[in-house]
Amino acid sequence: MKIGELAQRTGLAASRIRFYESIGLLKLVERQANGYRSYPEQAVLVLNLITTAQQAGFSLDELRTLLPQDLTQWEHGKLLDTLQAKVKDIEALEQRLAQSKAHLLALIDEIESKPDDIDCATNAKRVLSKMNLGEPSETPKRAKK
Amino acid sequence: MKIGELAQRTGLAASRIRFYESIGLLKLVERQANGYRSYPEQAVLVLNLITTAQQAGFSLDELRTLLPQDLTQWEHGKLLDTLQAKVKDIEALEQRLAQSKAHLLALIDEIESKPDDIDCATNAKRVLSKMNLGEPSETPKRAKK
DNA sequence: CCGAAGGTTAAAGTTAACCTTGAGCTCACT
DNA sequence: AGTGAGCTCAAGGTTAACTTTAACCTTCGG
Repeated sequence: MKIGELAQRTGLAASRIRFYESIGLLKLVERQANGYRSYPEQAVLVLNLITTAQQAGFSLDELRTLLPQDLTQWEHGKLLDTLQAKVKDIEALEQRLAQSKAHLLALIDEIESKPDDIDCATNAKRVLSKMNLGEPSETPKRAKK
Repeated sequence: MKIGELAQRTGLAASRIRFYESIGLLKLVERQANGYRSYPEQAVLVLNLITTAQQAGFSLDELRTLLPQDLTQWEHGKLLDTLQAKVKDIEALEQRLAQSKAHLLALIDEIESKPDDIDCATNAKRVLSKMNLGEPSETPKRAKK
């Protein structure tokens, strides 16, 4: 199939597909006599796999080393390790999110509990002073798009 | 206090603090006679608030509109709305993470269940075909660093 | 045969959130 | 007075993941 169809079937822009090829991420492509790219069915799966993995927090760089040349050549060990590491990453992120959420909820509560009977300035100071009970914990690596 | 001390006390690089000022995010700053920046105590709180909020998924742009001129001038309504919206965002993110995680775990399971007794190529195809049961759901907005 | 739709390329632009660099003050100390 | 740490500014660099642009082919329908 040509790039337009692949783009349609994956929901990706053609430019994005070409970009993936250019960085060596999508190698499942041949050329027709006229220079047009020609993709096998598998390409749909692979692209979907890529976007899915991306959503799971994989960078394209990671994916390139994970999905090497031919995907019939996956190395179980390395792949599994990486997947498991990524699960750990997600769990860490979940932790942080839960924390952030708790933080926000506490903040909301704090603000709501003293609506307007006290003046704003005082209230703002009070709220601020209640913040940051937890350390500003270092910035994590990265996340989604 | 001068920028160096503030940097130390917040754990941020001085360049970052100047950057925040340059984009209008940190306005709590004056100048000494010699041109040096001079920060009040509050600045520590605000910066911590910023990094915390960032971790909760706020972009600097959002924060700029949230923490306007003087922080003793917060508008309760708008602020609360935004905070609550952000909690919703976090919950959505949590959802997505949980999904991603489930996805990965399923994948791991799928791969582990047929380790080496079948050849890699066949196994790869089988695994791929099991992927993407859920749509590649549109890419979300953004997340952390 | 013509025009529109879709393909090709290389190169440059985009966005967020910073960091780095360089050139030049200022301060505290000895 | 000299030295080194710390401050200032403007401007340019970085990274990831794309998109946009421009200039030019190819294919298809009428």
